[in-house]
Amino acid sequence: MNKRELQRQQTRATILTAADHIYAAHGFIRPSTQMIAKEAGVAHGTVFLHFQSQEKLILAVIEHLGMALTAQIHEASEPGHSLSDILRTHLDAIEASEALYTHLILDLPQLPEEAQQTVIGIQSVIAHHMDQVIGQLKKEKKIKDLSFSFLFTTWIGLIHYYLMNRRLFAPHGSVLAFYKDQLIANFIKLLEVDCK
Amino acid sequence: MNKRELQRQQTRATILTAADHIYAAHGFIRPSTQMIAKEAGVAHGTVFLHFQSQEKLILAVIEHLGMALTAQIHEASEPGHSLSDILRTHLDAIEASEALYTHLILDLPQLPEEAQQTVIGIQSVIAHHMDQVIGQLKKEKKIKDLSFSFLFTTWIGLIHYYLMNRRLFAPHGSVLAFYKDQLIANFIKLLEVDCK
DNA sequence: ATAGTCAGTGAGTGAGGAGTCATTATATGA
DNA sequence: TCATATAATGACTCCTCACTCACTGACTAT
Repeated sequence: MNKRELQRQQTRATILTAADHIYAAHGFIRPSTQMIAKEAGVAHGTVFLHFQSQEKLILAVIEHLGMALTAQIHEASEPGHSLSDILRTHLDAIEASEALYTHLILDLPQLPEEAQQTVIGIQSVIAHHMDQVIGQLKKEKKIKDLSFSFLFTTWIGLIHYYLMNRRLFAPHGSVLAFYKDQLIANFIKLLEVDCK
Repeated sequence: MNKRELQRQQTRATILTAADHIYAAHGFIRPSTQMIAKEAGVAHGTVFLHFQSQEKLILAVIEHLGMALTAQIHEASEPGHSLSDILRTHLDAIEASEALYTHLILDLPQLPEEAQQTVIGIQSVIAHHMDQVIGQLKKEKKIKDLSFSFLFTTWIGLIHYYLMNRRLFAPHGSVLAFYKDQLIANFIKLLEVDCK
């Protein structure tokens, strides 16, 4: 490994991290490549030396987020987990990149096709794990007989709603850190068949 | 009423309608004032003759949407409505401006403070009606004992999720037209206390 | 030691967008 | 009828931004 090559890869990583921070703070659309160069402490041109275009840079950041999330979810998933465990794993993973994930969801329609594929990939992973447990609980008649896709979209919709309104729900700090337990408990209560 | 004044108001209305169409199709952020002028069939400068700035124009369009939605919800609301009636009224109102409403939700963080107030206003109206009926059903022990705010955010989250992914759920046409009945039925089933 | 290579630089370019203003065309009021 | 007022115009200005390229200087291979 060259000293030169090492330096090169280090600079690339610096830019990627800077972009990560900037996009997490301001979303993917507003920030300019100038701003990212400044944050990374490199010349404007250097950004384009490492990433062909702004679009490619954005996609690299999103790809990186996707990998981090799916890895974390897989890692924390063990057979025999309860529904509560699965939901908590999901929220823990998102919480670790809460700001960036939220902007990904919000800016998605304005981002290139590849970004949408990444989001679909992330959701497939969590959907798979949820489906396993929910299928079992349905057989045991412990939760309501509603289609999995409806239950899944209800859960994702709820989480995304909290994330999108994070400034409203938790002006300082993480919404999920604040509401995680409550969200999981309430959602499970909603699914349960309860005869008093 | 002057002929001149009439013409003036007509031009203003033309621009507002054009902006409505353009924003519904492309969101509030991307389209240029040039594009709206072209759609309205007026000169670029004319837009600024009627609206001080792009921001004021956007706010006027959003204000107009807010009025339309709240008016429609109030109009269709009668005392003695069932939960299903309330939810349907809500979805009917949104469906009438589905594309514009969806972009309002998506672009909200990038829009001025006033826009957020408008959205809060709309949601207050529907929340008020829902709260009436749900409070009653809770007393009758017909639905689960969960906080109203949780049930409300679950409902809004679900609807917004479908709207935000409308291209996925219903590539051509309205998501709500397609899924309205199913969404209402499933959501009510979720709330119900069902003892078999 | 030295020629060659290449990561990094930053002023420069062209595209596009918001908002302005001198000018034009038309309606109004005396 | 004619002077005045004003709705409308669109070329123009100023600005920001993504991306380029001639150049620099540190590193490498001989």
